[in-house]
Amino acid sequence: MTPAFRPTDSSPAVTRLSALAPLGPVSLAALDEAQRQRRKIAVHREVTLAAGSHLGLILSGWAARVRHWSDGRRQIMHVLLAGDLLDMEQAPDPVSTIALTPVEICPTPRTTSGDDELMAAFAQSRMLERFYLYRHIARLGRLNAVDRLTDWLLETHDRLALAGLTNGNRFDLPITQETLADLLGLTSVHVNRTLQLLRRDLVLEWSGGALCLIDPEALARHLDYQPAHAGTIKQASGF
Amino acid sequence: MTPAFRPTDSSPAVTRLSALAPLGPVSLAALDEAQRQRRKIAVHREVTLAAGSHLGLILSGWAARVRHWSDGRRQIMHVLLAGDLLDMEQAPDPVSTIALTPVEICPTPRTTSGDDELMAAFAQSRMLERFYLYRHIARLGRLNAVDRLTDWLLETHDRLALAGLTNGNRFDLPITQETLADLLGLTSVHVNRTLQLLRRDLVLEWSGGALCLIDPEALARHLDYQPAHAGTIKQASGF
DNA sequence: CGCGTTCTTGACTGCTTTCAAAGATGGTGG
DNA sequence: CCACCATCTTTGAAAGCAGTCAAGAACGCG
Repeated sequence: MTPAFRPTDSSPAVTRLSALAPLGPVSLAALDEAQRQRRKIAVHREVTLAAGSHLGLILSGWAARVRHWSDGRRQIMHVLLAGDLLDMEQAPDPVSTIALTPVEICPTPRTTSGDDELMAAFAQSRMLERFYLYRHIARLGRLNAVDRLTDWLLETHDRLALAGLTNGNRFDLPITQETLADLLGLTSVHVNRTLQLLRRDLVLEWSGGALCLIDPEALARHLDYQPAHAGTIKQASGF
Repeated sequence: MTPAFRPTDSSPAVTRLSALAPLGPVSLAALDEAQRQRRKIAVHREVTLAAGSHLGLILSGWAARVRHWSDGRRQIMHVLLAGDLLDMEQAPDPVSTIALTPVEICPTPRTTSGDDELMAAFAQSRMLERFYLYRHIARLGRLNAVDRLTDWLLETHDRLALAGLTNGNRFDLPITQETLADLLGLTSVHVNRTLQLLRRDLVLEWSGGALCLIDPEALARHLDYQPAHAGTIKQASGF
């Protein structure tokens, strides 16, 4: 009731987490407190958490989990957007988290252990991430360049919508074609040619960093694409 | 101390979970009890849990999480082996869990909520699954057919080893080339040709359902492959 | 022994990559 | 305000990896 947690209502991260699980004043205040410890990370820099901390929250910007090979090949396995959880587990593979744009992160609220609402939102976030990983595997395994690109754009539109970062069919896509290539398992040359096809066929417009999907419903039909609305994914035991 | 939970020491599922987190008598007894409710699922049938139950444990056999398209294309996103956790969340995509061989499953122990050891093992199992999903994305995105196949075989060997189901560099691979194709985002024809290359170059032998990797270390070096030993993946907060 | 499934093979097509170089774009300093 | 430079985008031609189609061989199970 104090205005303390009102201002952050407009935070994309809070918007997303609220959509995943209804958050009461206590949770919102905890998030508000956590956001005060926000830290900025410059483009191309690695996203890390304070030593000992294993869980972070993306507040703004785009980051990516990237696998790289010794010969210079790269594959982006997952993109992190505002409101996404950042799990910094240690793995044997050469995987790192890189800022694709300037990124703001904060540690997750300390009160988490006692806060069922936030726990629920985080559990939901983890389920969604696994769902996105599954979908990305299907995308890379069986779709051609045109479908891969449009399918990913639909998904990204939906994810940004969860955080309130879309404007109808339009959203900011602040990444290069090269990054898109690393994401979709293609070369930047072929991403470029694919984009030209899609622009020519009036599937999308992309200029000045803003992308517009002209007819998302038709695309979704063609791709068998099902949006993952908030609450679409359910599980009983949340641990 | 009673022999009640001794016999299951030889169960692949228990072997795997014990490798993920040390399990005491209470956890082992709980697993033993759960295994008594084992259920068999025939090949090609969908793997389901009792209504209301959302968590299961694979006891034996091979299962797969499969995405299929309306035109008949299929992509296997993840393979489930003995000791793997089966999360039956509901998702919007047409994803199902199919038995690649006869499969035995059981519900997870009821005592889970109070059993820190089992919780730790399950949390570890979830981390590993995410790690495998990441790696599969990298595989599909950037590796050619030969490397995709060998990389996946190395990983599968390591996973089976966790459950005690390997014999040196040899293990049972009870799936068809068609399934391998659905898994690796290839066609069965090309999987066949790739296997012939690998056999010709003395990379592997595969007959009678048993596969043998001739020089796994050389393969791993060539692929930048890092095995995920038990305990390789760490995270502090396990929720 | 017979039949269905799985494996194998050949020829041809096609999507994507590779290599190389020429434009466009945007930010910076003079 | 413009020149300049780094980055990003666009283009063309040629090569390669994987897909498609079709048919025959081998295998395994009842």
